[in-house]
Amino acid sequence: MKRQKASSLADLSALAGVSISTVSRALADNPLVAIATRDKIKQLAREHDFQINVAARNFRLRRTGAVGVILPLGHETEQHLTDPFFMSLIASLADALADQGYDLLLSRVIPSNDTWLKAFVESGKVDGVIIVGQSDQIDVIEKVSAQYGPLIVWGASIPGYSQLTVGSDNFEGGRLAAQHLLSQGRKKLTFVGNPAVPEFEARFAGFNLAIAQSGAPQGSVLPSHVTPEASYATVRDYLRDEAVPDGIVAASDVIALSALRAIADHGLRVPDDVAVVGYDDVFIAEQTTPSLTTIRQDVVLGAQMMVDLLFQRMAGEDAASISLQPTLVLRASA
Amino acid sequence: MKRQKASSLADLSALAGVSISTVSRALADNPLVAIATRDKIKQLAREHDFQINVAARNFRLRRTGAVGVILPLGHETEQHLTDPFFMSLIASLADALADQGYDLLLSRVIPSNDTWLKAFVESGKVDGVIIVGQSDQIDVIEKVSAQYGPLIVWGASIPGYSQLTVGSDNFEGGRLAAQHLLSQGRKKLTFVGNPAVPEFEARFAGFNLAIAQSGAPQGSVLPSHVTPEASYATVRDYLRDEAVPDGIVAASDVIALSALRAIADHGLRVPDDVAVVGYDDVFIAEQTTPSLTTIRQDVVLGAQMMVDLLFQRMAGEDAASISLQPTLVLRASA
DNA sequence: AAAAAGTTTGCAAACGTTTGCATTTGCGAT
DNA sequence: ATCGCAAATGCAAACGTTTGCAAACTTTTT
Repeated sequence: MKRQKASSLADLSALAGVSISTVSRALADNPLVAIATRDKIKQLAREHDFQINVAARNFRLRRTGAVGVILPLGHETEQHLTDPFFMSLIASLADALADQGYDLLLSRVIPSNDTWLKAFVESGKVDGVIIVGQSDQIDVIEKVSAQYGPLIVWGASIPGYSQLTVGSDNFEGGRLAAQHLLSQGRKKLTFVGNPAVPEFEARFAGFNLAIAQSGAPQGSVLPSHVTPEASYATVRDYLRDEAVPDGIVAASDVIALSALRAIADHGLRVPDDVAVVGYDDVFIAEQTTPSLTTIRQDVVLGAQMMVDLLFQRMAGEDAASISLQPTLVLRASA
Repeated sequence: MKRQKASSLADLSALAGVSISTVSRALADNPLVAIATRDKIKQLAREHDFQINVAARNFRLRRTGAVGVILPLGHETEQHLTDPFFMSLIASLADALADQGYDLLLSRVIPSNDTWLKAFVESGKVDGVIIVGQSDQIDVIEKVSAQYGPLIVWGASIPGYSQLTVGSDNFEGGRLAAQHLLSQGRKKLTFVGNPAVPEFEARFAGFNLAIAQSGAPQGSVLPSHVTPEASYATVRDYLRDEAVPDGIVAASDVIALSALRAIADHGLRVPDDVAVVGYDDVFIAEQTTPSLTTIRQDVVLGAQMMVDLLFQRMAGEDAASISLQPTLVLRASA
């Protein structure tokens, strides 16, 4: 008896002496075909280790079985994809999608014009899109989002924008961070990060509110890129040229890490002279010296929520943006 | 005049008053169709912003337009994908593949049996596979590699194995690291990392050779997981229970980072009491306190090589494994 | 014993391309 | 005018599935 590999339903149907339709239905466990026939065909499929042609099936079913995950590198051409926070978010997305039997198509985009997203969703390569970080592309996203349902964004939910987002409550996170510093008697706070990034803007707003409520003097903002090198240089120069704050809220852990180093290099001690609070709680946060007090975002939960929302949208259902509660993780830096 | 979206060649052919074949050829700039017709059709395609159905095309051409990138999480179920080294490798792979017009299908695998790779390559979802890190799956990879050409592995090239690999010369890297420590007068070296991982095994062998050549006492090995938490605990316990070495070669920067912290927590100074050399040169290596002397692997070049090799194999050509020269990056920790 | 109802199977179309081959068209040479 | 040849276009098959509908077979009901 032959044990050749069967590479199509037609092969199998010949072997089984039934029609292609019957084979197709049998493998799908369709009750329309007699249970005996089903078993026989499935057995045959195993013996000839048949693997269905996924491309053909997806083509016929007008789906792709893949979800596109896009990282727009608007503000930062270089480093974004290596930001540990986004990386672990992607890792969790990969898992959550795999659970649903979907593939993850990874795409790094350096936006050069306004059509990159439109082109991507219309390319027909994916059944849905997850955008990781709004970067400076929030308007482009908004426009496409208006006509393309299965599109979920990790980032900030902003009044006036209808794009479906999942993200931590950035305002609350910023508030928590500043409040913690203030509660320790810090008076002169600086927020380090570029407020042009929607998520950072919200964190900064929360930061400001906490200060206003406490009656402390107004905080200052130090715009900074998110790369380690750039943010290090920014903080270094700031410490050299400006009045030194006694508390820093960094827009991300990577920035906080650079701040720690810049402060140390400037001859000051953390947290004695300057306290630092980060944002994200990436895996290195507890590895720094001193270890980093930070605002934690739950990536696993976040990824799960995004995937859930995406599948709702893919099924044509409606869905609403989700805001996750960030939490303060106390370590040594503040 | 209508400006409806044309969603198939048939739509366009109706608009242009020519056959589908002609449209197909025109869009492919096939010289078989008159230049005037070509221009007219392309103009029409633009006006009705036609996007070809990639799934249909790929199906017809019996390709997928995607390359699978797999991270086998054999030794480490948890953390692997967030190792910054692998992350930046993936980022570079995404870029290199995009340059070739290919998509990157990301897949995290926790090997439960021996068939995961076979199933993946036979699923027909990708035109080629890149495996990032051999983990403990080198034999599984070897077996599939024997019958499936377009398969490239980031990892160690090991005698007796024919799988096509790209990687830094791990032996040389390990040698460089140990040699550097010895040249600074260090006498008692420890290698931290699990030698069961093929790449680490080679690094350890190089480490041993350097010691043997210098006539120093034999080095010791401290097997460790690659996650920050696990490696921190391993080094901490080691320092407490064993004679403290004056030089450490870590199998990866993440391990080195943990070692730095464990050493500091143990009340010793780096590099005065213990010098530490890492491996990878990930982005945090220059952010640690003290900054990390490490063995650099060029991820951008590595990714490019892997993609080049993969496309050679996909074209049916032969190709040989590539070994990249690692370099010593001098910073403060050794 | 025939009709009705239910169960199982098969036929054929469709999804949107690409491409070998046949057909038509245009044009210069006879 | 006719033929021949090259250039341009069209026809139709094929890729491997899924699925509506019709057909065949089986069982139950009258």
